[in-house]
Amino acid sequence: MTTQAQDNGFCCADHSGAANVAAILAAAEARARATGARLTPVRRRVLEILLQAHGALGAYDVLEKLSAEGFGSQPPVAYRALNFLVDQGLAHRIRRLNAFTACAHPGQDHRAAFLICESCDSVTEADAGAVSAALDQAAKAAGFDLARATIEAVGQCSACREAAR
Amino acid sequence: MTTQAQDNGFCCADHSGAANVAAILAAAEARARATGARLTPVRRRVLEILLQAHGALGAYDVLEKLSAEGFGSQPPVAYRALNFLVDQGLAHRIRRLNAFTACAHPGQDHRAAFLICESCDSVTEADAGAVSAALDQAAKAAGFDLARATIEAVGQCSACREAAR
DNA sequence: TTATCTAACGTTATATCATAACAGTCAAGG
DNA sequence: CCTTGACTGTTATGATATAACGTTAGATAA
Repeated sequence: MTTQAQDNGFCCADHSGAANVAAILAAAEARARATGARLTPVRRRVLEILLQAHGALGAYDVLEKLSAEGFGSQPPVAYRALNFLVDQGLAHRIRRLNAFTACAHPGQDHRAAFLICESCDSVTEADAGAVSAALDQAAKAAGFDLARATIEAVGQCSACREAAR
Repeated sequence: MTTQAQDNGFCCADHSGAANVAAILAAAEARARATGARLTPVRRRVLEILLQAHGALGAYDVLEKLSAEGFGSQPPVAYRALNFLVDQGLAHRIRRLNAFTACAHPGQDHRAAFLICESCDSVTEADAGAVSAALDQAAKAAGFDLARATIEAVGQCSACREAAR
């Protein structure tokens, strides 16, 4: 199984368009320098791959591309770069899909929720402000000290719903 | 790795105590009969195993127990029973842990959030009413037709926080 | 400059999680 | 009785993820 959505010229959900890629990469590099993190060639390329992808990519999807470009060909190469990006807040892991996606709002300290379309496999990062607040509240009520959360919704995006009518 | 929390006589979080197991099983059976679903021996036993476990169990943890008791010894045996229970609303899948847990409130049409303790591996099912409402709202704002959602929080439960002080 | 140190890379090997496909079993209904 | 369909169990394989270790390359100190 590949997790990559079809690049058929039609794009369901709003995502980081190619036009933004360069800007986000530059911002990522600036941010990395500032924090002492090293955005190495593999890591940079993985971020680029995620930014250019429609939908989320599995680690092995990423690995395949890396391998074809002369980077290492074994799973740890992809997983290490992906985990680095997640740690840096430059990417998110979508557990429901066993996949990764570039962060749409890097640099901002935000909690995200993901809207996963079952029709076109697109993954949209939604603002989870209110959801997060409610979850904080629920955790507090249970006496639970919340560190971080995964919020993933599955359904159909607006474009696909329109198309289905 | 095993996903089962230690059964050390100390239990961090409130969970389905042994006293409730019989009652929940009976309710599950009644419900199954009502809907035409068949709570067969394997399925019933898997539910029982989940109910008695502290924390969530991986499919292979469950399989090991089944196998030791004379049921089938191959992965599909566990996965089929677990998926049945999830479909029936008798169990939940915790994606973050690649594990399953018995539903604390079977029969009620509820949306659940899970509070996962990193110290003791306990998994508590919290009421996700408000969280769910906020998520519905966020989805609506994005024009997304929400079918179902995964809400999983990671942190430290109250008992472990107390113990750590 | 050169020696040294460390983070990152790439590899081999293996662990862990999950499902496809098919054969045998058994209870319910014709 | 016989068919039917749901369930169980099996073999086999696929998909996801990490441990461990040697090598490389960039930074730092001498």
